[in-house]
Amino acid sequence: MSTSATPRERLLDAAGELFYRDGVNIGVDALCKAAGVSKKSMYQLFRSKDELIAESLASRGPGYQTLLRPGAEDDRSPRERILTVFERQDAMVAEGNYLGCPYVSTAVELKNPEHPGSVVARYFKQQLTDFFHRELAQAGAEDPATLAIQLTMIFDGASARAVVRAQPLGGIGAATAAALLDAAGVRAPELALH
Amino acid sequence: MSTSATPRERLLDAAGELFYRDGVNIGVDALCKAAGVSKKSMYQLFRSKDELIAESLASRGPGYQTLLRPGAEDDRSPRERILTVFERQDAMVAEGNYLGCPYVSTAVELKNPEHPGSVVARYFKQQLTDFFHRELAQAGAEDPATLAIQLTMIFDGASARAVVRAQPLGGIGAATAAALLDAAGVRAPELALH
DNA sequence: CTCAATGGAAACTGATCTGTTTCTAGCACC
DNA sequence: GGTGCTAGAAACAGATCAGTTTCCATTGAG
Repeated sequence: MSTSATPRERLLDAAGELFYRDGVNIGVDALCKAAGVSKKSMYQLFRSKDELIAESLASRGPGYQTLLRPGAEDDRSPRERILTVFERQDAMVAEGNYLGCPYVSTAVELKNPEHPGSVVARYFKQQLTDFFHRELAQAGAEDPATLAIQLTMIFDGASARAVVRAQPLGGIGAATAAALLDAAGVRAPELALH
Repeated sequence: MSTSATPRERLLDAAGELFYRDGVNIGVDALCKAAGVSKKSMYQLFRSKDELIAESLASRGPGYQTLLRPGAEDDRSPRERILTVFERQDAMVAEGNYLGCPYVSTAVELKNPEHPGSVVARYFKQQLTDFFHRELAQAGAEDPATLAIQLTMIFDGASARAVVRAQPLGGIGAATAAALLDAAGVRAPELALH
């Protein structure tokens, strides 16, 4: 299992999980032990711990996004595809062990916006905003750029609430996003009207 | 200056600032040095570093809230009083050196929701929600409880955005809050209608 | 002046931090 | 059987971690 992947993959996996679970201040020793890789190998594969932080965050990006965002084969309306993100976030929180959006958490912990990990975090947060933007443009929203940012903010706000309260969200994220979409005219099909 | 206050006050001040600026992993040595207090005195005044985290967070709570929330003497409408919070947040971000809501940041860094610091964070976040709730109730909002939570989420979402982007918010928080208030019927006075 | 309390400076414990180095076991290739 | 590469184990460096303890200068009360 753990030894089938290359040392690099094992390190990225272990780092992604432990940096998220315990914070970026977890020691390199504990990390290497969890990955079954020696410190020597680690420092041959990565220049520094800071680089490992950034690379592990980047390596988990695609998987995390697939988890949240509906695929291209999901041909529901843009509105429904957007709300899916919030519903999946809600489900992740409900499962427990949710410690916030990994990108926001890492950026908060690193403090320094120029840290390579912060740069990666910024990039992937923008990816989410871009997804919202595409869907909103397709739905014909009036100001998709602003609305996409607002939806990202609601996502991160729900995430912060989950961390602080340590309780399920109860659909409040999706409800807020829906309210904002309604206000912007990206409406649910009103079945009663036709 | 620094030595006029009691050792306890100096410690709480230094801790509040350094825990926020550098994270809760900053060492007790650096903290005591900044406060001009010996470690011996620190451990006589506080049982542990964890307790100091919680107490310093609590001690800065009232001041932080006064900074954000309009006072009782501000007799504008509930809607305007609510939006003031977002405008002041925006101003804090624009000043630079904004590293996110101290309560959310601390909770994120601590990971453990039962840590005394996390308990304090939860309490003060609830205080903000309660303020929104009172204002909304006075404005006659239909579902003030839900709306107050949503506004708090927007606040924390804007905060997360400021951290990740390390750039001014440009009023996006207040705009989102206003949109949500509009949708809920807590409207701005429409001068054109009378 | 004497006495007791306060609190800072700094040594100390033992653990942990990042990063380097040495040694050696395994393994493919010739 | 050799030879050279990979990579884990582990010791090491020098700094820092939380927390305790010793020592001493200051200070206010009697």
